[in-house]
Amino acid sequence: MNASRSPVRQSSVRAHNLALVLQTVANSADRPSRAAISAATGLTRATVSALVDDLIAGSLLTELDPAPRTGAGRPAAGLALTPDGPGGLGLEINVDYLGACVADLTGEVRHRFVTRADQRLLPPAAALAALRELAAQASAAAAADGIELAGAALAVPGLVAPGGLVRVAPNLGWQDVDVPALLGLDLPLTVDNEANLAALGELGAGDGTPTFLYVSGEIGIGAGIVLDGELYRGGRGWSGEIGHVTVYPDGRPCRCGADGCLEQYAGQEAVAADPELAASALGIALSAVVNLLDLGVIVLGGGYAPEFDRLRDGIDAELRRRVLTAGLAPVALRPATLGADAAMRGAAGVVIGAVRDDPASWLARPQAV
Amino acid sequence: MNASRSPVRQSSVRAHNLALVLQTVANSADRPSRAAISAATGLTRATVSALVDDLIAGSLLTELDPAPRTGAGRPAAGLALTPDGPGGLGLEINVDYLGACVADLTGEVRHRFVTRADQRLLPPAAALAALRELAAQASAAAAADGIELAGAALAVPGLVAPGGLVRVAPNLGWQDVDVPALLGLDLPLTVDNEANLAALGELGAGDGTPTFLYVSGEIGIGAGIVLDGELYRGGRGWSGEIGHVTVYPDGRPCRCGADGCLEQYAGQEAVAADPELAASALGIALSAVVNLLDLGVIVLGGGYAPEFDRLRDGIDAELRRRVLTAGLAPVALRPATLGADAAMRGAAGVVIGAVRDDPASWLARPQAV
DNA sequence: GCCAAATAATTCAACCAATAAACAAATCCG
DNA sequence: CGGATTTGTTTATTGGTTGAATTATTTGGC
Repeated sequence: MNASRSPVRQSSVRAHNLALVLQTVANSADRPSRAAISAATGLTRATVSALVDDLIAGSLLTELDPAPRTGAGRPAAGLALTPDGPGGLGLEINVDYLGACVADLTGEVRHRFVTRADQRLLPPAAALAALRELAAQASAAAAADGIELAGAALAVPGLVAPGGLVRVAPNLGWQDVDVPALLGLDLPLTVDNEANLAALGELGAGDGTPTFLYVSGEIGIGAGIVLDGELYRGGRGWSGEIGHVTVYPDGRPCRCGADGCLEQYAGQEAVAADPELAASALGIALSAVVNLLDLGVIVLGGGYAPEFDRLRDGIDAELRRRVLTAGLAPVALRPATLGADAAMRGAAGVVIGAVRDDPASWLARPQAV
Repeated sequence: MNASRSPVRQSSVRAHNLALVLQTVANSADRPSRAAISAATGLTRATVSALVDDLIAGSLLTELDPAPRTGAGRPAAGLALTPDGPGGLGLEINVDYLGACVADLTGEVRHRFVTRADQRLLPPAAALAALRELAAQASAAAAADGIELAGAALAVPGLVAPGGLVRVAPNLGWQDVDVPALLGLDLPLTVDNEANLAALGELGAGDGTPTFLYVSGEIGIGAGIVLDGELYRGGRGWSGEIGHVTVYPDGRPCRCGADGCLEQYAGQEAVAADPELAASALGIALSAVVNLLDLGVIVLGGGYAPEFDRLRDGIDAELRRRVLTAGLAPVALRPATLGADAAMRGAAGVVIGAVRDDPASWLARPQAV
């Protein structure tokens, strides 16, 4: 029992059950009927009917032709998420890349706008103005499709504090940038670390594994920790800084001030220069992660994905040697399935995920006339 | 919204609100009145009254003299957890130590039984038989106090699989021991890692910090990760194996088969032999933890607690140098407040914590005539 | 071609739990 | 002593789920 510190009233029951029904549809491979939902959730058919009516009226679900079925009986009405309901705006700002995309409730990316340009040459305000331009294009495209944007999320390669303040983004040269104010969108905006959002993108696109470590190897190295389908953000929101885990205590000096950080052995140039060293260093750092967090699946993304075959064996050797539980349960290594868009797609996914997790709030939103 | 995969009905509402009221009383420094609970939770006074009646009838709460108050108005009735309600049996088996204790609902340790003997000389069945003896003494003492035991929890220095199977306990020499079967208690039994339960013990005894890393330095080194008042058990239940985090990749061979594990530099003998080396190695490994999990508080327990003053500066130096966010938010080091009993007390705490988290299930338990 | 069986979805009375508002109880203060 | 004040309880109402009965729509047997 999760005794969170808020009272529960009947309306919370309805809110919970609305979410339960919506998620059941979302996680279902086929198009479930009301009866199937009833069986899957344990709610009665009467209740499911009432909830589904609300979700259809709020254009979160639609009735479709039923999934083919054999045998007698009245045919079911198939239910599915609407592509015409709310959508999410995913944004990304990176060293040489600016992007915006729109995903609909089903998770499909409907529009995608990307600009390649070196953001390090621009002051934050200018970079964010350019991003606002992309966001406006994406919003217009969404509106043309009849998609109402429920919010936006932005991926940045840096440390983000509550309220969307970017404390440090070393590779952009940013420090203490108030992103929501400078971006000035008229949508609720979430700002999060690039690796975190990429991990969530991978969660949505992957094979359903709910618990894994996503490692993103760009110029810096970041990681997103996904536990049971949810992102672990750490005590203060700055988890996953695997790039600065010490691999060789007296090794190469790092620009962070310490010596022997993983980033110096498995960053983009290091991988190109010496893949074997990179793999071994990565393996040592990943062993520490697994010993501490006991994650059974590690997904290599960003710049690591194309190098996967070159890195795999070296990493694996260290894992087998250094992970205490390696004999009891193996650790699986996988390349990421999404490419450069992972973080942007994850960002859009966060927005629609929020609607799917709490449809009641969305249905009760103050409606624009 | 936590859309867990189960339906919610009205009775769940009541269950949740019962827990909410009970926890409000438990977390309150004074003895709150019904009206104070109403104000704290947002439930109406009428609802709180009804819930409190149930909790009093089930002897989880008692009415006491009110906390002194000034001003007009009918005096309040103070509410507090009953010391005569359900209790928890905490058990511990360790290398040279066997223990059992009884904690009442308030968290107070009412009885404590300890045997010092080297368990490595005994086969698991014999050790567990001795523990059963202690458990029986503790149960008898609890019954004499009118405490009904809600369950038992056992701390073991090893890796525990679901169902209470101890896969490996290297320092006991155990492998694949079916503890619940061999122990044969007539209570629901939870088996968990010693460091995990010690971390929870520290959570209950400490200053209220809800998120921290507990490091237990015995012959082996274990850690418990506490996030927001809950234990993080990892993907498969084997988190916190900090003792086998690599500190020096080509360093001293460890009995686990790898080289340069923390345990070889900061285990009990190593601390005694070279405290500076131990502190530095510990600092390197803890930096990795903080970079990965962003924990702001680290509690040093077990054998580290008495050595705290000797270790502190060395650890701190590495943390300041190697933690990426050290400049943004400091990492606090603290000695544990509980001594050798931490795990046993944590175990008892787990049992009463379960009752406090879900009083409805306890109230609806099948009553022994 | 029609009727029985089967499955899907809806309707309706009953029930459970929280709410709001009125009421009763017990104290303080002028 | 009486009004103000705060606590706790009582009562009618509301919201939401349940369970049973009902309606709807198909397949398959005769």
